[in-house]
Amino acid sequence: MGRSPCCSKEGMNRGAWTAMEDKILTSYIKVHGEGKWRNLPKRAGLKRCGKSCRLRWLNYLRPDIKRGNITRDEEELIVRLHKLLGNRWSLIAGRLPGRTDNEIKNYWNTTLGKRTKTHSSENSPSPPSPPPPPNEHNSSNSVTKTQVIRTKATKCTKALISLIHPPPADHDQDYSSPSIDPLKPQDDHDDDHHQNFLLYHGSYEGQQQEMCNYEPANFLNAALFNNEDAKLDSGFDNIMWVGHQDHSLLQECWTTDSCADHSLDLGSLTFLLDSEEWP
DNA sequence: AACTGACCCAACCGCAGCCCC
DNA sequence: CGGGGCTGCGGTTGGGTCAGT
Repeated sequence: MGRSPCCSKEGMNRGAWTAMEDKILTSYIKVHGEGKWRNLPKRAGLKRCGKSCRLRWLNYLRPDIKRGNITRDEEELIVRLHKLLGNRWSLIAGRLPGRTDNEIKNYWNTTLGKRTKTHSSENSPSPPSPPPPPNEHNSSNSVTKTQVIRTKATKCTKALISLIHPPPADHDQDYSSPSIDPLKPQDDHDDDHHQNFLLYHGSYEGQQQEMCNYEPANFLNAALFNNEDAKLDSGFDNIMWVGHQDHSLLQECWTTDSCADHSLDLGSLTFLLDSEEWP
């Protein structure tokens, strides 16, 4: 029944790694590189499951692992990223050079989680409500409910023709380039509505454009959507961000389970962490 | 000194997504 | 297109350590 185990457990070492095993694994990876974890133990002569080797390397043996206590800055960043991303430890770890997802997860579970819990119970009489299920991200709620964002990038599925912003004069301009400020509102006259952003997937030369409605959290979520990948996936020429001030034209267009969130660069989005919009 | 409970963290487990055949 | 294998991720566990009694 069920899945076969990743490797035979018979004759395998388990539990804590010995110094000798560490040495063997390290020198093997130095010569052959990472990957092919399944075959690695056999090739390296280790009586360990491939998964175990991978974990040991990633969480402990890698040369770029930072040892020592989590600094105050790191701690602050973890808290903020956790607010933003939830328990996406690998993503959080990606923003903390030298720290592993396991380390951050442990740190959260043992230290920060408790602290946060304590603070929240001090600040509010009712216990914290669980995060909403992923699909509760509908526009009707999203404007008011800013919670942990979905980190799986999502794709617009409904298309509408929009004439909100005129096509740029230069059709060859690359709107995915950093020279375009994604946060700069296109019309600065209506400050009341600048908390929302539009994502266009589309070609200015084409008839079809797609839009998504973003509150800041959703905006960041959308930013996880790697431009190059999105271009490939969607077949559209350009993906750009614009400010938007006409809610009536916004159309709910989120779906789930599409696109990838790799190549994430949260660094360019750190301004959001300081935004008053975050809960 | 011995015991006990709390805490920490490395390691394990199961699941899901991706990729290849 | 479907199935199987591989990899990565997040939740959980268990053993070691430390502080309190």
